[in-house]
Amino acid sequence: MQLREDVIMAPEDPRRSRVTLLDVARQANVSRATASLVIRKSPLVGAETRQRVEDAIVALGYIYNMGAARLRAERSHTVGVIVPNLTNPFFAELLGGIEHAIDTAGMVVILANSGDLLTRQAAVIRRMREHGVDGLILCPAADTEEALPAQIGAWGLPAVQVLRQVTANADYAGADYAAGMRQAVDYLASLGHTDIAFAVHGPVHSAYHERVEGFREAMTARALQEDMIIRVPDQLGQIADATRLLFEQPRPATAVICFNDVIAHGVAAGLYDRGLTVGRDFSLVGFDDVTDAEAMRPRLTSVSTAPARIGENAARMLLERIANPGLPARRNVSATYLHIRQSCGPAPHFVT
Amino acid sequence: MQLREDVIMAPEDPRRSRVTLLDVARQANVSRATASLVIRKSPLVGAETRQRVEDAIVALGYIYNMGAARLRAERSHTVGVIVPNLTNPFFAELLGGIEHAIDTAGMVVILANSGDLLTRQAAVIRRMREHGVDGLILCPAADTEEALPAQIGAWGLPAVQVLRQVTANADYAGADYAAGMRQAVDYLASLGHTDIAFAVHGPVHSAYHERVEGFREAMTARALQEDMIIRVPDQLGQIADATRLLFEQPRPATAVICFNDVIAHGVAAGLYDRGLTVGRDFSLVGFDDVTDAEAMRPRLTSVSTAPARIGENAARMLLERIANPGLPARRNVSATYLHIRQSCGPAPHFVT
DNA sequence: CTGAAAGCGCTTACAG
DNA sequence: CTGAAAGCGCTTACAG
Repeated sequence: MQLREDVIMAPEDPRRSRVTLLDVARQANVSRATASLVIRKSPLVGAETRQRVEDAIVALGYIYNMGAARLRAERSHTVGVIVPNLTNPFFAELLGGIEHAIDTAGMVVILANSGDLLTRQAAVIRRMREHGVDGLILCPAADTEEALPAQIGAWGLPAVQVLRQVTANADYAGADYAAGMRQAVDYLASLGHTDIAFAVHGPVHSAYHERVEGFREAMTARALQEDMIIRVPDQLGQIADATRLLFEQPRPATAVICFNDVIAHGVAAGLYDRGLTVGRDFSLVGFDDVTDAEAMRPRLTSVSTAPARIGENAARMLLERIANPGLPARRNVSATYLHIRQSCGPAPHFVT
Repeated sequence: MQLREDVIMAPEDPRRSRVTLLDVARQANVSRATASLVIRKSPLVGAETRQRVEDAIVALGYIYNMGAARLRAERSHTVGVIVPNLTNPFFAELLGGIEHAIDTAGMVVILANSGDLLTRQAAVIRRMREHGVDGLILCPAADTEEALPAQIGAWGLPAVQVLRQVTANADYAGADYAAGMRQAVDYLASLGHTDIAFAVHGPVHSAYHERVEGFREAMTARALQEDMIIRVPDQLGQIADATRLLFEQPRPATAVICFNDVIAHGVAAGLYDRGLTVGRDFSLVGFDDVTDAEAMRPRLTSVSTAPARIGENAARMLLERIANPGLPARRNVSATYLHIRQSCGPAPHFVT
C-alpha cells in the first residue's frame, strides 16, 4: 500500500468523487476497455500500454470496484462460509484454513454463524445469495434436510459440505471419524482396557453418528461392551461434574474416549476433582487434537483431525467446483491419526 | 426459507435466467420503482400493493441483488473485519460478538486475517475497499503506523480500531487493560505476594504497552519491584518449558500474572512439570477469562475482558459512525473485573 | 401512491 | 491491440 501517494492524491471529498476506470483510461490515454483488460491481466495488452495504465492506477489511487464488475461479470470473488459455532477452537482452526485458501485465490470470505439453528441457517443462506457469493462452504446445522445441497445446487450456487454431510450427492470435505474412533479403541484395548466409555455432547449430525458408529463397531470387533455412551453438558464449565457418570455404570469405566477435546478438557478436570490421576488411575483420549492438547497435564492423547487442513480441502474443492460446475459430487475424507501423549496408561491389573 | 416453493419455481437453467425486480413488478402489476420501495420497506406503499409485491417475491423465488443495489446506492451492507490471528480463542469470541451485532443490523461480515503482518494488512484493506465495504473493524497489526486510521478516513471509509489502538484520533473499542493489571496486582499483594512476575509474549502493540505499564504502575504504587517481566514463546506447546524463567531470577517469583489465558495455560503446565501445585505453591493469574479458565484445575483466576462484548461494542460504534460520519472520534473502553477462582493462594510465610 | 428515464462502474461482444 | 456501444439489476430524482 503506497500510503504516501494515496494520501497526496486523495480527492477533496472522498465520498463523492470516486476515481473510476474511465479516469484511469483517460490519464493513460487509452480506452476504458483497454484499461479493463490491463486490470484483469489480459495478455492482449502491450507491455508499454500496460505500464502506462498501471502508472495511472497508482497516480490516481484507483480502487477496483468489485461490485460493478460483479454486476456485469456475474462473479463476486466472494465465498460464503457458514459455521454452527465459533467458540470451539476447532472451528476457529477450520476457519483459519478456509480463509487462507480463499485469500490465496484472490477471493474474500463472508462469514456467518448459524448457531446450529435451521431458521438462522436458512436466513444466512438467503443473505449470502443476496450478496451474490460465488460459492458456499457449509457446515450444515443439525437436522438439516438431506435436500438442502440439491436445493442450493438448483439455485446455481456451488457448495461444499464441510465436517458434516447431509447427503452423498454433494461435495464434502471431512475426516474419517470412524477410523479415528477405531484408532482410539484399539489403542486403549492394547493397554488392556475393556470398560471403555464414549463421552459425547452437542447436536446430533453425521459427524456424531460416524463417531458413535465407529465406536460401536470398534468395540464390537473386539468383543467389548459397546453401549457405554454417556452424554455430558455442552458448556465446558459444566462437564467436570458429569464425569461421575463414568462411574455410575454397571461396570465402571477405566477409560473414556471423548467426542472432542473440549469434553476431554472438562473430563480431565472432573477426574482431578475426584482425586484421580489421568494416565495412571484413568485413561483419557480426546478427539480433534486441537492446540490445547499439548498444554494439558498430563498431555492429552487425542485423535488428530487437522481442522485447518480440512478447511483448506473444502476451499479447494469449492474453487474447483466453481471453475467446473459439471463435476460429479466429490468427497475428500482425510485420514485421522492418533497422537499419543500421556493421558493413557495400562488398565488396572493389566500386565503387558 | 420456503424450500418447497423455491424448488417448484426454480427456473429451468438457474444460471441464466435470474429473476429480477422487473419480473416481480410485472407479476404484481406495479412498476419497478414501486417494487423497489416495497423491498426497502418504504412507508410510501399501500398495504394492499405491498402484499401483492411480497406475494410475487415468494412466488418467483426472487432474491435481492445486493451487488446491483450497491452500485446505485453506494451501500454494500457489508463490513470488513480484520484480525491478526484466529487461533487464540480470544479472537474467536471477539469475532462471535462482532458477527452477531453485524448480523442483527442486517449486514454481513467479510473476514480477513492479517497474520499481524503489515504487508498482509495493507493487502486485505485494499481488497476490502475493492469490495466496497461500508466500514471496517480493524485490530491493527503490530507496528501499524499511527496515520493508518486517518488514511482510511481520507478514503471515506468509516473504521473502528478494536482491542489495539494506534491513535486517539479514531474510534476505538477495547478494555481497560491497565485497570485489569491493577486488579491482579492488588489481589496478589493482598495475599502477601511481593515477588510478582508478569509473563508476556506476542507482538508489541498498544494493548501490550497498556498491560506492561499497568503492571509497572500497580507494582510501583505498592513499592514492589516492577521489572520482573519475562518473555515466553508464542506457541502454547512451548510455554511450559519457559516457566523456569520464573525461578531464574534474583528473587524468584511466588506469583505470576499472565498476559493472556493462553500463557496461563502453558505456565500451569510448566508448574505442574516442576511438581508445584498451583494455588498452593505458586499463584497464577490469567488475563481475558476465556471459557477454558473455568475448566482448568485448579480453576484459573483471571482478569475478565469479555471479548464478545468488546466485539459488539466495536460493531455498534461502527454502525453509528456509518450512520453519522461527522461524529468526533469516540472511545469505548470497557471495565475489566477480576474473576477470582482457585489458582492463587497466600504467599509463603504470609499470615493474614 | 406510481411510472418513465437516467445512471452507478464495470465487462462484453463486435468492429476496426 | 483499441474504441464505441450496450447492458448487468438496481435506486434515485422527477413528474404525475
